Amino acid sequence: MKRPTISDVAQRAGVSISAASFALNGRPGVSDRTRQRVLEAADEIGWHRNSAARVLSGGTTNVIGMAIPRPAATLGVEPFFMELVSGIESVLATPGYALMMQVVASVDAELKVYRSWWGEHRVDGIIVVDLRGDDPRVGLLEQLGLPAVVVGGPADVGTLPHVWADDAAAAAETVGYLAALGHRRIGRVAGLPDLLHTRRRDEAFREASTRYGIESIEVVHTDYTGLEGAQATRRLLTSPERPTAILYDNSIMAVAGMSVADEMRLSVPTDLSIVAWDDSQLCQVIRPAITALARDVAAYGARVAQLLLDVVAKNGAVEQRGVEVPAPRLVPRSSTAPPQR
Amino acid sequence: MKRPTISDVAQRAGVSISAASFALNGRPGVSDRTRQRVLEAADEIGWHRNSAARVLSGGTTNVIGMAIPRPAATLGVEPFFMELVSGIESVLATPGYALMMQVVASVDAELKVYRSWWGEHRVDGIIVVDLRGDDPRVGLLEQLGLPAVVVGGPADVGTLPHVWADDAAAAAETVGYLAALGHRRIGRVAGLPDLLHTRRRDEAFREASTRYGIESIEVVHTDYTGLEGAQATRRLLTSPERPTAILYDNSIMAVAGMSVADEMRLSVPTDLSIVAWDDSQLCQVIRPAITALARDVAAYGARVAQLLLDVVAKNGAVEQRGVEVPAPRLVPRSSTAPPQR
DNA sequence: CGCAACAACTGAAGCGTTTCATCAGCACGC
DNA sequence: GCGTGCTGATGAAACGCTTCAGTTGTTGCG
Repeated sequence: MKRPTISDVAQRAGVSISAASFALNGRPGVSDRTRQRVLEAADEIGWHRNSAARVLSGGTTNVIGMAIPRPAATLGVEPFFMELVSGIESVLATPGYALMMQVVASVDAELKVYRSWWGEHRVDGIIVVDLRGDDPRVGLLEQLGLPAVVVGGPADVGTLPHVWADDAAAAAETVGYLAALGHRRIGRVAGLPDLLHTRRRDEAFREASTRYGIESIEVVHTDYTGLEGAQATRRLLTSPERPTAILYDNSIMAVAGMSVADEMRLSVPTDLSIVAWDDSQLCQVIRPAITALARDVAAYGARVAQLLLDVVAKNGAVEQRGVEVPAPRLVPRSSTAPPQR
Repeated sequence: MKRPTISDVAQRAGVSISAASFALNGRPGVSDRTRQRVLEAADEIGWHRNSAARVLSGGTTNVIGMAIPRPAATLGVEPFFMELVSGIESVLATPGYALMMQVVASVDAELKVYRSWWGEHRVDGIIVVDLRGDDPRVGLLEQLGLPAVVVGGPADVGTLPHVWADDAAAAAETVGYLAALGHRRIGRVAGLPDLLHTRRRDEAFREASTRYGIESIEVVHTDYTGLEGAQATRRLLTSPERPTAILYDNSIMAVAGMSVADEMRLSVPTDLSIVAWDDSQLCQVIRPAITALARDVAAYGARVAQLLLDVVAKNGAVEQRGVEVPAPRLVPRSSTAPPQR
């Protein structure tokens, strides 16, 4: 099938190409009657604007890019990404933007992707996830002048707009709650240690622990998989100063930890309290239900997309560089209780 | 920053634009020395082909589209999509293809997306998921002549290439196994009833049940969420002819079902055996570990992407219209056992 | 030596849009 | 009657690339 072009539309409506273009783009310069005729003609022959031609003549691509610097295999593990994506999509869909995703093997590969997206004029803006310490992506994006929004922050994002939540407050709330229950030794099964948000949570937990008089908080880093979550739990539970509560950086590891406790004949929550960062259906559905730090990930994604669209529309001249979304809030369930004496 | 164009490259290398184009595209017509000079020049000034211009002059977009006709909220629930996507990406990355995803609210919306992708020249090919009965997408894609590969089949895919697994064999294996353990009443907590693969599994289970002398197989359909999985389980377990084994269409529902059994003081696997379709870390990590139908979803996705690239390259003249990947195989774990008398 | 064949390279058209300069027609005021 | 300003419309350039028809310059061959 041959695709109709704007000149087909113009011909059918009996006007010039430029008149048709004006009409189709809702710009002034044509009478209402003509506009009507053009729109009808376009509709009748099923015309769609050729996006390549539009881009070539200086328009926008209506595509947002998102590179994901995680091993593809670990993506499926946690619902976070998919929920984020679905939130992003929900905002992008209305103005007709599409999301281009690319899984990359490393941050270096991601830099290449950004360069080529920029050079090839492929995207109008970029969503950056999984920020690391001294992340070279920030500098590159600033240098290229590619509109971008960082999922995370507020520190280490350079001059890039970003959307962040107060993880420290959530960490403090959690530690405070456990301290109030009587816990004095806490373990933490964290995610990838080079991710900035992991580090930030590490710090926040440590700080909150001293504040609330926690004796020890031991941190073990993992790759977010259930397997490593189980290993980390075993390590924590076999240490001489066994913790009475463990915090996990996602729900699958929390479940794995619960199974390890079971193996070791420790019952949850009597012998061991468990808290998961990021709530999920899993936490709600399992028995005992897992106390979790819940946040609306889809809304988070939606806010990111909105901010990016703003940045793209105003060409970077956006008033609000850092947008804060509500901090995760603690949802106590049956996996936490006062420790057994 | 101004993006360099091919004429900058040509100028720097001291050749004409067309010579530069030939050199950059690896086509014959320039000497090796010239080619070398051009490539170096391009590299030095950081040239990237403007994809819009390339597309406009008849090239390919190097983009694959995938519309997902599920409510955005249910996407995060199961790792299937993300694993599929990561498999697809792994193949697409090498030849420099990107994946454009769009979550759509309905099949109708998806048809619109296809029309506009086609009209706007946005994608080279399309991956179709979640096929339904009498799916209008098949007809539209055939009509538009857009290269497409269906995830599913082998029935009801029209003339479209497709990648499928023998779900019926997997269903039979599962029922055979349960029958051999001594189960005579089986429940099935299925996914969305209008999805073709749900129907196919329904049929396959029913057929295998008669073959293996199962007395009854009761099916309840859900939306794949843990909540509905729990409700369905309650319904099955309170029926007068209570099943001694339940098959779930994903792992989160299997976990939810296990919790419901716990609520009702039924122990797994003594009083109730549980099997999940599609293995996941969750099934392995939870206690008791859940018997599952495992398949390599990433490899499935990779095969889909490969086939689509073939179709795109050969413009539909591909030799193998239907590609079969290995059927899911049953991985027995601790959630299945002979039923208590 | 003259011509064909060929390799290496160039010029220009064309892809479908947007946009800017221009223009016809018309009403208005002096 | 004529300049001015406005509305509605047109023509053509420009975007960056690919490709095809030509144009050189060189080699081979009878």
